[in-house]
Amino acid sequence: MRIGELAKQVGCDVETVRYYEREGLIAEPERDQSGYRSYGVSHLETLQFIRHGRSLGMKLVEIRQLLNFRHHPDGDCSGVDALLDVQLERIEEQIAAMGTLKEQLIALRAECEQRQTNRGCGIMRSLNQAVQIRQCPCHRDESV
Amino acid sequence: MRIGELAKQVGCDVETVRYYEREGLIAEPERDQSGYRSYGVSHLETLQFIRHGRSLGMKLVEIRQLLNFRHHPDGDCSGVDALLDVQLERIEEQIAAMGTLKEQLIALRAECEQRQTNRGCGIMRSLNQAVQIRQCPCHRDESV
DNA sequence: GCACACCCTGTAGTAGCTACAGAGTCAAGA
DNA sequence: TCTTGACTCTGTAGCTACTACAGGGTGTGC
Repeated sequence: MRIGELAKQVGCDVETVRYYEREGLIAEPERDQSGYRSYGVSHLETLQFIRHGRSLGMKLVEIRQLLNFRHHPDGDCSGVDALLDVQLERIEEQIAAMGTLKEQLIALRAECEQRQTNRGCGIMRSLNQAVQIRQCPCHRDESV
Repeated sequence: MRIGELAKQVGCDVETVRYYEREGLIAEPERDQSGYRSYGVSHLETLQFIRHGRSLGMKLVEIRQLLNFRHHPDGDCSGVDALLDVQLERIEEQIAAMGTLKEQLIALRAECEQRQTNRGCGIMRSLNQAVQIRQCPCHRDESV
């Protein structure tokens, strides 16, 4: 199959497929007599693997590691498990950080309830201050 | 004050200050006789404003808008309020998306409980499948 | 006079694509 | 047979918000 068909099957862009090839994530395919890339099932599978990982928020370096494990099917899968654990840890950290950010934004938003000029707006006044723990409304509750 | 002092006061890198200048976020400062940038209080305040916004997850385009509002102190601050509301909306969306991702990762992680080869590992087997709603364990509960 | 910290400009790199330009190829219809 | 449109090719530049040099000049304290 040609690159357009492949991209369609996995639901990504043609350019993305070529990008993965350049990055060495998928093997260089054969070319037909016109110089067009010609893909087989194994390419499709690898590409699905990559896109599946990406859909779970994995980075390409991590997917590269997983592909490495995949090339050693008889190896112990503890590396895979560890990689997943790292993903989970990271996403939990991100969720926590975002939660903090949300609280900060809510506190800041509350500084301007009624219509004001930009000069008088509590949000603008707060932003004009340095980020200081326990000083500006959005960073008031932050721990030191 | 010189760039090093300025950067220290707001807690960012010297290169970042120069970057903001290139981007037009802070005004070009005067130069002393050696060609060194010479900053005043207004530069410090603008930089604090920018860093404060960044610490709240705002993008530079958004901060640019806020700086614009700041240049019109007598204007109505509804634009500021709206911008904050967009921030909040965005972060709530992100938190929700991350929550989904976390559930997916947990489901995937559960596919491999005991030690296996890479070939037999439930995680690897799932990743080999296409991302299919209600088909792979991590995307089983996703809505269509 | 020297060492060392600071400053300058300009350029390249990061992540993961996306979006062209400019050219070639293929298949179907008039 | 000619043309049209969809596809493919390579190579390069752009996106975000910095960060990290290289290679050079300047300022200060001892």
